[in-house]
Amino acid sequence: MPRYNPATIEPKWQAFWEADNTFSAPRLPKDPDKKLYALDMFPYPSGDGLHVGHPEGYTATDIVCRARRMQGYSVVHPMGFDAFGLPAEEHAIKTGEHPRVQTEKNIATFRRQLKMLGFSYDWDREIATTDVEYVRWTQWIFLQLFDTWFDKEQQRGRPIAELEIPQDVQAMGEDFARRWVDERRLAFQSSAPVNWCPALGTVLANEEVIDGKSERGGHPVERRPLRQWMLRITSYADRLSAGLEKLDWPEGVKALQRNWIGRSTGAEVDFQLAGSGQTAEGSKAFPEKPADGVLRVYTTRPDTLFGATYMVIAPEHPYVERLTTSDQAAAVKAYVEAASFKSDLDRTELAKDKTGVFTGSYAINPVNGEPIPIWIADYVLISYGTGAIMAVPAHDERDFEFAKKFGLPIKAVVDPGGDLEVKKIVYSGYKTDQPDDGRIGAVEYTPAKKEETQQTIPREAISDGEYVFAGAGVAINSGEFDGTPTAEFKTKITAWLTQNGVGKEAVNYKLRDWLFSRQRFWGEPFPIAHELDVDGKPTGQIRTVAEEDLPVDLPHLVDFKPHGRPEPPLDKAPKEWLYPTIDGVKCKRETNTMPQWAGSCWYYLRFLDPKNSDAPIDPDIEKAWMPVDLYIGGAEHAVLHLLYSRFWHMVLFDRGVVSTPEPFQKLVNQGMILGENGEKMSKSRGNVVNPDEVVREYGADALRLYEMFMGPLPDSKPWNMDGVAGVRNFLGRVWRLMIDDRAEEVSLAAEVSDAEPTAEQLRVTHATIKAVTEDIDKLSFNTAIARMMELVNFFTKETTRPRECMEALVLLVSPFAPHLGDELWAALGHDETLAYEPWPAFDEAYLATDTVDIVVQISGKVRGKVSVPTGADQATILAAVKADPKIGEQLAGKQVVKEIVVPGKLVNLVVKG
RNA sequence: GCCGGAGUGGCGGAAUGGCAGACGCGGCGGACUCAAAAUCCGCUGCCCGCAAGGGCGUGGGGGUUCGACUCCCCCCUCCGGUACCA
Repeated sequence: MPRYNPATIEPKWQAFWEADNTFSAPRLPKDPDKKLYALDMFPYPSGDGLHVGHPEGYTATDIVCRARRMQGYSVVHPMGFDAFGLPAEEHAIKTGEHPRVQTEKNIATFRRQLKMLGFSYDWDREIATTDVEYVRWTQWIFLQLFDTWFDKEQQRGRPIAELEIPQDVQAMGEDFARRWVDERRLAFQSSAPVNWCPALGTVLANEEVIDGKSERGGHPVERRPLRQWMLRITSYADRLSAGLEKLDWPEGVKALQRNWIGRSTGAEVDFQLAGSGQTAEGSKAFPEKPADGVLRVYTTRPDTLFGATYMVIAPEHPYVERLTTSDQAAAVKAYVEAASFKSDLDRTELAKDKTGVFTGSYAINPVNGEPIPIWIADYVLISYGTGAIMAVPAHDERDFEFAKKFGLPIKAVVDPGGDLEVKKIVYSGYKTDQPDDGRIGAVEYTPAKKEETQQTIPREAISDGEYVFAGAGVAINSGEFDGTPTAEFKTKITAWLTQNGVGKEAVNYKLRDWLFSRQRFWGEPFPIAHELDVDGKPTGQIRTVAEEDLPVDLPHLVDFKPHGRPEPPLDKAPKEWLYPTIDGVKCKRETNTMPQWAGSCWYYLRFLDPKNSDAPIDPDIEKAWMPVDLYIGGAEHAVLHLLYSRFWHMVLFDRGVVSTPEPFQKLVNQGMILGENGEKMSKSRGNVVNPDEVVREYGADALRLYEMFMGPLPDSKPWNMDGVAGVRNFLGRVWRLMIDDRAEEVSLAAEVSDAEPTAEQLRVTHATIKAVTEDIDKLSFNTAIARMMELVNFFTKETTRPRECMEALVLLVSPFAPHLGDELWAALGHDETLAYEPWPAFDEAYLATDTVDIVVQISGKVRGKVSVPTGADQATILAAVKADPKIGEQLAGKQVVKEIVVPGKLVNLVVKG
């Protein structure tokens, strides 16, 4: 085998590694301080097989793992499959074949393809989320969620057993108390409106709905009230937000999560309804729930209370009916009905044009006793804050637009301050929490017309109701508070509201509770059953399946078809499955299933202890390996998966199952690999690259190396088959450096010798070791490969290639091209795989040269170079520069006014004339 | 609109205050060969020039600096996310 031939080398070493268990990870790290848990986002095994995007991140983690093993680390590097999900079920609907059959076929394909690429996974740890034993522990974790309530004071989840039931609740009877407890669980039932997608026959999480359409398939989604399982992720909003600080994650992903959680601070304020009798006077405590006859709003700008000229409630607000006067009844009824038919899509599309209707009622502004009208409008969302707002049209763009349209009064209460003129006009400025950045006149305005980009606005235009000013300034028209800066005013008015019992500081989140049930077959069944009475009617009492009876496996079903109604397919399950007896009571099982996210919420834990039949994970193992040190995957999981799994992890932390507050210490997003035409790869565009074909044509090492050489890991970059040929050629050059490619058998090239390396050979070799080692630490694989190419180019020209240097090169290349690495290592006479061979060390002493070239600039332009001894001081360097005839020529007739000397690098002579 | 990322040769990219374009692709030329393939060697940002050499050049405009792809301010374009969240 004279030529470099990956087709024979690669399968040989893959078989060896497998038989040898080369990459089997120890139960516990040998040295607790030298452990690496490197995790890939496990794939969904689709019917299309592996995409070339998959091996990008997988190769990156594999390189780090292989290098770290050689550096003496204990490494866990697992792989598995996120195998529940819609496509397998849709296939089942079409063919009648059980989704498990199709899923297992797909997994087999993925496994073959992954093995073909030579990743150093510990395959003994392979799991699929659909494995019955895995489902068992997913259900077990659900039971933990069900058994946990959130203690707000302590900001942590605690067992239900530690939840004290108040006397007055107990007095209401057992049934009431049980319901009271159920309402406090982290896993609870709710019949709030949900996103029902008729085409998919299921409800979707808010996160799965994009612009009113399903994320998968783009089908229309409508709102419908349905009984659903919810997870109380909002309880953890603060911790999910705060926890981001300490994580080594891309700033973009952190920002995305923060934005998704959407924490804002402001105040809740009670507005007394006009004519309801009481006034806002008198100091009392601010009640947890608004008193009767009180409309409660949430605002981030309590400092603009004096400018509230009307109020708006959402069409779904419970006060709609009571506030509507008889002469407004018809108009309100029509408006509310119209709003209820609007899908989210309609609301989004119509967002530009404000609509609304007057209720006929008024509320009293607590700060000045003025009555203001209450309107209904769908620009106020029932799901955020209190579902009601105070409108301050002078200082909020949406209120402004609404006020303009319906002729409501606009009253300025914030003076932009400083100059009358503004430097810069921008078109919005809701960021009312942001203080002025201090630049004089650089204040954000919102002009009524949007054509101009640069404009000067007289300050009076604000009070004229001509412009919106949503920034921070100084209070005006606010009684005793006039002249108070916005930030200070917020604090003062909040204190005033608290004192008078009409308001208090409040925090709100955009994050909603997680809708956790799906009307699907191919998902984890809930370990839950509903108690039935003698007539077979549900009593409303929930029974959990005992831990020892887990898992609740899916029944066999012949008919997988959804029926267009929201009842889940499992309703058609055999009676023996559907109606179990729990604690001697006849029950009906929960027939919803968990969403696909469930399995991926904790797989990183199971990888560490995949065969444990007593617990999801052994605590000693968990403590030794967690957290995940390096997590690489696509940016598409920036919010959903990464937020959900952090939430579960925090609950498991509170319940003592895990010991780290966060699961993933370092996160890296790989960029997208585009087609050769620079567009996203897709079947319809016909630009999909098949990894099987690339491996057949060029080999797995070439595919790996190419994907790492394309550019920085996080960047998107287009595929180029010529580039694959290029790295394939590089691998051939490495081969020929050491192997006589004209011999019949694999034998070393004549140039390889046991001779001592020359000083230059040592310098080049050690410079490469240093650069490659550092580049791997930085995940800068493209530059590491470039440095190895330089080394190969250098030694190709050398007629003597010392073994010492060749071995270093083989070890450096091996994490990138592991098959070639082991093959050459064997050719160099070693009996064992290089997988645990010590990583080459570099010696700074070899890097030094006797002389160094100093760049000479004249007035910043490069005009020449001089050679000086390494370590020469400034004076020596300057002397050498001035002695240089070419430089002297350039300086003739000119006066040097400044001399800049950077030792070892550069001299800049600044001249005059 | 808001948040995040990015704009460098024909192409992918390198350089994060000190020689812009490492490395690779593509292109051009050469060696080997009867020839081709394979391999090896050299050249390759643009403009002027026979050459020596000179000028220009990192999306645009301004600034800081002896010196800016790199730092600061403003603007443009592209990609991703998100959007009546009060």
